Amino acid sequence: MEKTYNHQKYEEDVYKLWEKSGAFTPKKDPKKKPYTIVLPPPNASGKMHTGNVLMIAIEDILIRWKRMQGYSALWIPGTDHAGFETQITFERRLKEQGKSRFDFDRATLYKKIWVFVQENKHLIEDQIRSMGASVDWTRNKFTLDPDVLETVVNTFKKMFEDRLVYRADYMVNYCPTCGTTFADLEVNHKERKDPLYYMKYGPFVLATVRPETKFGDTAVAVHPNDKRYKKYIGKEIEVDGLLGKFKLKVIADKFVDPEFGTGVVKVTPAHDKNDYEAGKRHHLEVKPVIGLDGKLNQKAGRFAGLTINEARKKVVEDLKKKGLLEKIDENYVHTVAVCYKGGHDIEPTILPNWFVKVGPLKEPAHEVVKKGKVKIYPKWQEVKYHRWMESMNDWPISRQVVWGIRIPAWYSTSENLNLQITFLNKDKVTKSGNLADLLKEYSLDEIRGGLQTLIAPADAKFSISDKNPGKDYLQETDTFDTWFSSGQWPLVTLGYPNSSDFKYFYPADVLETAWEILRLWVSRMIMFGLYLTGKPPFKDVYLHGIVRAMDGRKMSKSLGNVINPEEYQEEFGTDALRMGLISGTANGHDFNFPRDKVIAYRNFANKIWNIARFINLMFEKYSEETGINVPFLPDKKNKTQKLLKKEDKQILDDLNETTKKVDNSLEKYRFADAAEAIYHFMWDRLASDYLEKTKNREDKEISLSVLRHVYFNSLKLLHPFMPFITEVIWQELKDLRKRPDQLLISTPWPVINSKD
RNA sequence: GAACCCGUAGCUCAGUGGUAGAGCGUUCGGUUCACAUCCGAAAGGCCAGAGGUUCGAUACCUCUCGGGUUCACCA
Repeated sequence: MEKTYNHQKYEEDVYKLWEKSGAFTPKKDPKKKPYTIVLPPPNASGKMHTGNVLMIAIEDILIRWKRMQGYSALWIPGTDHAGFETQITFERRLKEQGKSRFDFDRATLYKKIWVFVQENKHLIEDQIRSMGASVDWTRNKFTLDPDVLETVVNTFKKMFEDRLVYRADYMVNYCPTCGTTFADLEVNHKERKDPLYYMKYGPFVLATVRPETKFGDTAVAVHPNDKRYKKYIGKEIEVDGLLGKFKLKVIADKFVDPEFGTGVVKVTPAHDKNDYEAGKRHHLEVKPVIGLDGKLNQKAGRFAGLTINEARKKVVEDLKKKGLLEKIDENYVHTVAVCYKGGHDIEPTILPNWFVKVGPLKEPAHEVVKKGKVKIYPKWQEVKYHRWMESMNDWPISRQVVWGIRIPAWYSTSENLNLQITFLNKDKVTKSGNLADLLKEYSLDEIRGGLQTLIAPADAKFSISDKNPGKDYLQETDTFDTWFSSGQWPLVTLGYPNSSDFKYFYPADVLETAWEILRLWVSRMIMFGLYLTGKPPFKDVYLHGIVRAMDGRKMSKSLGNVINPEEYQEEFGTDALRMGLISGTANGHDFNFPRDKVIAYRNFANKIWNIARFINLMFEKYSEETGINVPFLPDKKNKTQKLLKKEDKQILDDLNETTKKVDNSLEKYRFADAAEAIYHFMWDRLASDYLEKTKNREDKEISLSVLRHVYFNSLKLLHPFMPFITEVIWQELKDLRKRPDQLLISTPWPVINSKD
């Protein structure tokens, strides 16, 4: 054995050894208990980030521990198509080539992204391997595999039949730059200084930051108790506008804050959430003036075709010219909604959308956690779940993204001549308009072939089917929110509904993930699991904290503080990186990347390596000198037990205590406690204390048998945490073992001796 | 605006109703035949501040200050 442990020399080979041995693939043995974890699928075209490393370390610890304890331990790997994120990445590529997604029909674009993802998928899978993850690759899944699509489509069909899916006009968070809608959860709020314009509006002056939406105003609102304006309530006023005079109703509504601005608000139901709600209360006309391209439409007269920002400038200019602008407050600070991906301004927009009716689904999902049928660790995270379940609204599931699972709804073109279509014609020129008009010039086949997007009115007729129901149909171009499909991940990975895997391994034992996606993902999985199988998809939920950068802030590209885990893997070894990260999980809070601990555990790896060298040396020396084999413990026949000295009994006791401590800590998902226990036992008790004492022992036969016994059992305890080096040593010392052919990964876990 | 979390050795963090621990760092001393990725020793903390509960609080409660995160939002 070399003087220091060189991780780079061994890691890859050891992983192959494990995989080849079949240890990752459990047998469905009815005599054994199953233990199941489903890997939260990382982005198929992405790279491993520090959070992924922590996730894999934790899950690998659990699975190796249970496997050694004799369970049929199954850990299923997989990758996610990550709809929106991947499409954005791909579009960036297109941009480098001077192209954009609008240059392709959706089928072609989908194929291109497919190829792109397939080319990259092995990268993340290789990284999962390099982490030592003992996942069962024979069951590897991708969220766009045919069987996944089948299940997701069937679920949607069932939900539709159960009246849990509906279509409706809805005010969505639309990002004109990204060209898609975002769920409320995906919208960020940013504080910003914007000019507040005070403009003359008939008899009123009112304040707004968005003068460009005035063409969509369909009322003016004041507070019902505002004495200043009481006489106008219910009346019509005449307004001198940029496009001529027009009339508006004055409504009274409590949403108006009389203290703000002048206490008068223009109401634009098509482009503001509050106004939309107010519009519903007062039956106001909804008049959209901004299109999906982020430009003003024909209703804005001569301002049509301008982007929002251009229009704002121009409108303000013209208001000034006409003397309709009273003043501008340049120091107005407010919060604006921006999309979480690119930070672009969100434009609240009315769109027909597919919805999941959440009421009947969330009640049982709330119950199982309340009743403890699903336990959340650490306990204090549970509050977040309950609060979310109480406030969860119906779930908009349509995304205007090509890269995803297309909603299996079909529109008959003969019955829906008012479909709004955008497509590329034979000459690759973009054409859009309503179907009736387009059909005058183009065949349906040409439209279908070049189809980009289709917007069906909320009352359009459709049928739900996994196949094209007839010749004259067009399929919905919206795709599912990725959480709709990944919400069924525990089901699809386990072969729901009829496979033998499903019968044996479902429900999973633990769902382990970052607390960040408790709402987005965990809650949905519980809902789907209960809805489709009547059982929650897992028993325990363990939520780990976010790994922050060394400066204590969240890692982000823009801050330039992102840590690339691969560098640490290379420099200090995967085992050290895993252990270092685990040390940060003690109480489940977020923590800063523990660089010092990674180094400390690299040193620890070297420590246990050198204990092995020492043992090796002592055994060689002993057999050379005496020609006798050191007896194995426990050894009742040979009376070794009776010859044990006090210090021998002490270290055996300590081993027993450490085993207990590791087991108990892991039962409670206290990974850092377990790691620390084994660390201090091996370094302080075994190496610094007991090993030193053996040097002076006369009865080498006894002390060496104890030393070997304790060390080998320590390796077992440590194996789930630091799988590579422990397995390497296990193989290096194979001649000192009873069963030299055995791999550590498949060795039984140390038994706790409870007699003492 | 609301909720939650945090404030413990120089740094990063554990922790407990009975007057504190780890890793790293620092200082001093070590080429003992497993390991300098090591060994031995040492220094270093009125556990943010104030009040309360208690025989006793760093730990429980209240408030203040400081930091973080999430959620919600008014033109």
